This record gives sequence, C-alpha cells and structure tokens, in this order.
Amino acid sequence: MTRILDDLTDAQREAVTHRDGPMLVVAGAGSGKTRVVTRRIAHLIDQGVRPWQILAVTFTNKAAREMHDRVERLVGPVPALVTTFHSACARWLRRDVERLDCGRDRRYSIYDDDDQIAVIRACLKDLDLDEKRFAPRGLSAAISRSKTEMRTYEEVLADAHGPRQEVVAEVYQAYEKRLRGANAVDFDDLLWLTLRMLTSDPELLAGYQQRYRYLLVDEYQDTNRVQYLLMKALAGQSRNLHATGDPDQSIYSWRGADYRNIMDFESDYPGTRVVFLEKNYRSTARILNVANELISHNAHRYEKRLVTDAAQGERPAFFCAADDRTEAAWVVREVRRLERAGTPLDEIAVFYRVNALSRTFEEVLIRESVPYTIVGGVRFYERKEIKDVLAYLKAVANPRDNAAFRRLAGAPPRGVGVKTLDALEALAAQRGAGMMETLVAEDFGEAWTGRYTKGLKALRALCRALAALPRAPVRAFVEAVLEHAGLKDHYRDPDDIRSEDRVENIEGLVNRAAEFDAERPDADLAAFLEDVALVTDVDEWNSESRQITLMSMHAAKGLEFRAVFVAGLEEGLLPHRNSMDTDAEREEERRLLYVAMTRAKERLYLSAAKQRLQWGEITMSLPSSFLDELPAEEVECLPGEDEVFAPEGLVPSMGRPGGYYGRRAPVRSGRRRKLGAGQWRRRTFEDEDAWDDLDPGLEPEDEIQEHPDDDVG
DNA sequence: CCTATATAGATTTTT
DNA sequence: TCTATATAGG
Repeated sequence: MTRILDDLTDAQREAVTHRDGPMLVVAGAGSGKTRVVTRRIAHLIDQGVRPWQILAVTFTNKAAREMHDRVERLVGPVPALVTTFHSACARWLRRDVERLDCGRDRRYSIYDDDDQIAVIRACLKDLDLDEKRFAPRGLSAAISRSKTEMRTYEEVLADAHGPRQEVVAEVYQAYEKRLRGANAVDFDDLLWLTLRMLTSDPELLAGYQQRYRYLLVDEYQDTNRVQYLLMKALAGQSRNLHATGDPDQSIYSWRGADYRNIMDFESDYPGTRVVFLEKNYRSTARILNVANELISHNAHRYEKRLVTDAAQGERPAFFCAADDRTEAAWVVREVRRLERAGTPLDEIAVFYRVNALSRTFEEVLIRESVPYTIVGGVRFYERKEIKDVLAYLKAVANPRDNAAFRRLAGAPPRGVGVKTLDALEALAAQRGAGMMETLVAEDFGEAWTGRYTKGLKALRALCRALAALPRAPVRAFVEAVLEHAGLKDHYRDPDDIRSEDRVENIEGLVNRAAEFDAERPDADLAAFLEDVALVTDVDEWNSESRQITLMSMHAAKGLEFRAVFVAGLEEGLLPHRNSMDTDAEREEERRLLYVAMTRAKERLYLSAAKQRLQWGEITMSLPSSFLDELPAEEVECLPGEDEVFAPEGLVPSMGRPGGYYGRRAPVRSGRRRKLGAGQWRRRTFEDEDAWDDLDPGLEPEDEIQEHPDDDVG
C-alpha cells in the first residue's frame, strides 16, 4: 500500500494515482515508465479494483511478463492481466470468432511470415502470375499495409492506380480466400478481425467493456490504426484509458504504427490529464546530452529535453575502423577491458541496424571465446525441423490447415509427392473439407487404384493415429508425434552436418512444451500453438546469463545495459538506404539511433567501418550523417586505424548540422546491381579515390561561415 | 518420387 | 557468403 506510492516523484505519483478517465503519460527514455505502469496496476488493485477488470497491453511478451512479475512483487499473486495486443486478440478470437461471419472457427491457425509468403506464392501460381515480376515479399508487405489501414481488397481495387496495384488487389483477394479456406489468420487479421468482431456486435462489445474497466497501453506511440480503434472501442463510455509512450521512441511506422496516435491523444479523448516524465534515471549526463542533441534535429516532435541528476560520467566514444572485422575486434577488446574493470558481461550489449551485421561479431567473439547471445536473426521457430514438428501440431489442431498438412506429408519423405497431394487437395476441395480430414476419412475406393495409393495409405494410418491421440499434456503429445512420425530418426541423419543441432532444437521444443504444461495446466494444443506463433526471440532472451547480448536496435527498445555499443554508423546502414528518402523516414532512423543510445547507463560506444564485407563483396561506405549531429566536444574520438576516415575526414565536421559530407551523401559511381523491382540505391564506391572527391563543392570552411555560432573547437 | 546440383536472390526493422 | 528454389537425373 504505502509501498506502492513510496519513492515516486510528484509526476510519477500523479500518473500512478490517477483513477478514472483518460490519461496520457509522455515518458522519456529511462524516466521510470515501467515503474509507473506497474505501480498503477498495483495501486488500482490496492484500491479494490478486481485484477481481472484491468487490462494492460504491451507490444512484446517480455515486457508483459516483466510487468506482471513486478506487479506480483507489489501485491502478491494475481491472474495475468498484462498481455500483448496480439495475444489478447488471439484469445478473444479463440472464444468468440464464430460470432463474426468471417469463415473461421475457434480452431483457427495463425500464419506467420513464412506461411504468408507460401500462400502468396500459391496464389500467384493460381493466377498465373510471374513471381519474378511480382515479388511475393512485396505483395505480402502491400497486403499487410492494406490490412493495417483496414482496407478490403475491394477497396484496394477501387483505388488502384495502374496495373501494379490491380495485381495487389487481385492477389489480396486470392490470399484472403485461401486463408479463409484454411481456417487461418495472419498477424494483421488477429487485430482487425477482433476489431470487426467487437464493433459489429454491440452486445459482445458491451460484455468486453464491462469486464475490462481499466485499460493501460504501453508504448502508445507504436500503436497502429487498428490497435488505436480497438482500445477506443474497449474504453467506451468510461474512457478509462491510460496510455504511456514517447513519440521520440516511435520506430515502427513501417509496420503501420502512427505516432500521431499519441500526438493526438488529447484531442481524441477530451479532458485527458497529461503527465510529462522528463527526468531520466538511467544514463549519465554525458550520454543523455549526446542523445538529446541528436534527437533535437527532428522537426516533428513534442518539445522535451530529458534532464538528469546523474554524474557526468565518461564521454561517449566514437571509433572508426578500417573494416568490419577491425570494428568487431575493437568492440571485443573494449568488452574485455570493461569486464576486467568490473562490468559483468550481461550488462554489455552490441546493437546494429540490420541483423546481418551480427555475423562478423559472432566470428570474433567465438575466436576470442567471449560468451554471447544473439537475439533475433534466424528465429527458433523458423528453423526447418521446428517448422516440421509444428506442422504436425497445426494440422491436428486445425484439420483445414492444408499448408501444414502439405509440409507434414513430406517430412520425413514417405513416397507422397506434389502430384499426390494435388489430387488429395482437389478431392478435399470438392468435399469442402481440409486435406487432413479428407485423408483420415478416405476409404480408398476404385478411384485410388493408382500407384500413389501406397504412400498415402501409410500417411493415412499416421494421421489417424495422431488424430486419436490425447492433445494434452502438450509435451506428451509432441513426443508421441515425434515417435509416430519417426522425426527424430529422420533428423539423426549422419549425412547432415547440422543433424546434432536439429535434434537438439527438437528437444528444445519438447522442453518448451513441458514448460507450457507446467505454466498453464488447463490449456490445450491450440493455446500452445498460439504461444509459439506470438513469442519472439526477445521474449526468450534471458538477461541473467553471463554473456554479452547482440541484437538489432529495434529489439533493444525497453532494455537497458551498463555499456552499449552501437555499430555500423554508416550512411546507408543508419540511416538505412531503404529509409532515407523522405524527411519522415530519416527522422525515424534518427529516433532509432536515439533509442539505441538511451539504452546505455554508464558507457556508450559508437563505431563505424569504412568498408565491410557484404554478400561476400567488399563495399565502401561513408560515415553516417547522424554523426555530424552529435556535439563534437562531447564525443571522444578514438584513434582510428584509417587516415582518411578519421580524424581529419570525419571529426572536424562533427557538431555542424549538414557538415562536410552533407545530409545526404552524394551518389557517385556506385556500382549498381540489378535487383529486380525496387531501385537499389547503394552508396558504395569502387575505390579509395571516391573518398577524396566527395562533394568537392562544399569545403569545411564554407560550412563554418554558414554556421558562425557553432563552436567547432 | 527423391536427391544432388545449379542458380538466383538476399539484408531493413517484427507482432 | 548463405539460403531457398528450380531443374535434371536416378
């Protein structure tokens, strides 16, 4: 009780004790936002609100779990009341989706990225469209975009400009038809179908509104249109919506997030109380200074500047390496030094813009035997062997899931090929059923005299056996599947170099099933699959291990470390070449770097490499223009190993916006590769000379005259 | 129907 | 460089 309100600042206390009506907490990085949310939940419970009347929504399971644990530490065991948008929606759909006329029943499957791509390819084939001309990834992105904007394929078709968009609409329609037929939903559907389900059924909505009296949304700046409307619908008349967020940390617009949702909160919810948390309790003054300076270059933002009482600390350091290997070696050397000086390895992290950069670090870390964990990249559930096992689980849970069935049929190979499967699918379609259920029920009359029948019969026996198995506990079911299907033996193949890993991964899945059974004894197979589909690697990441952490800057949000390395500060990487054309894109890239920097508590290191190996090819790069935006005197430039890059090349220009290299690096003689659709602009150079004749019309002196106030030191 | 080899394409970021 | 798919041959 008093404990709940102890050691809070006035602003934090106001945010915590607020009771009814809309409230917006604009919370800067490291300002105690998580503390506010958890204390508020605890406070509400303390005030007599029933725990199940509270719904707190986050974006990752990890954040949800952490919040839940912290609440329990304050008030004792409470039912889970913190979840992600996607899990909450998945659960609600599982309960009530049949009230919405969308062709799905409660056994629905959740399709991940890979499944989506597979469906799109099948659609392209049906429509007789060339994959080369219409990249499945691009189409998938376009469809996803449409769904986050809540546009049906009819609407997309109606507003189509040109044949390309007509194709998008056409594929979108086919895609929907297939998902519907497979009783499947994608990530976007989870949200949108839920919204449609609630808004089309006033009685149902009233029930949800009644149940969830207090709503909290974390990272509100990352909500998209659907999530925004969902919360608005749930908040209803009571408008008990408590949102926390930071527009400066909005880094998901590419996924449909719209930070205007937070900017416009006050006008959306008249009478909103707004609290600003502008005091940072995480970073040293110098780190904060540099981060503040960077983000101040964004034109569109809530003006705020984080302050701190913390000590000055060390200056953030910048290291410019000759190449990526040198950069990695330097990072590892510094990691070692930090460790000797008393920073535990699990308090150190390396961030990068794209996951592909992890490889070089990994090599050096292995060589130097520094323990590490990589978060992201090839995810556990995306591994081939795991997908194989999951295909069995999915097909049993949802007999209409033909994609899962097709996968299972060939893993391990058992004499059933594409032709046979096509025949079976045709038969299933004719009966309006799924392949799994069709096969299980089939008695093989005269129509099946062909040579395909033998393999099919074996498969039928397997499917019948699996369908008859008890589906809980999940662990037992998974093991029975492995046994019946002979999957372990299949992966014990001595010809496969990765055979050991594969068997290990499968055992990992069994362990996970066991954990699931222990955590949720009353849940079933469908719930397990739901978990699996919605859990990402960041969620699994264990901060307690004595290892350094490598992850993308996106994955880093919400975390903190004593020492942080931000690698690859090069134009084209950060800002990324695909996100540097418009001011809005560049601003988001800047926020991304801001997020990365503000993860650091004590030490911040930035680095860049003049050249790096990419696709097995050496490419040259320019320093990130964001480096020019940092206060030069506040950044310690470590002696690089390359004369051109540092110190003369880069350092003198730091601190002057639009410094020597300009805000946009000129494209020169960059070797262009044909990459199909979508122009590939790469800022790369054939040789060293390109360095010297960069933008010769703009000399450092000119810049100084243009910015006489800037103290260049 | 399965396997081995060739080839093209990939790298933004993730629920 | 690595991976996933397309192709041909067994």
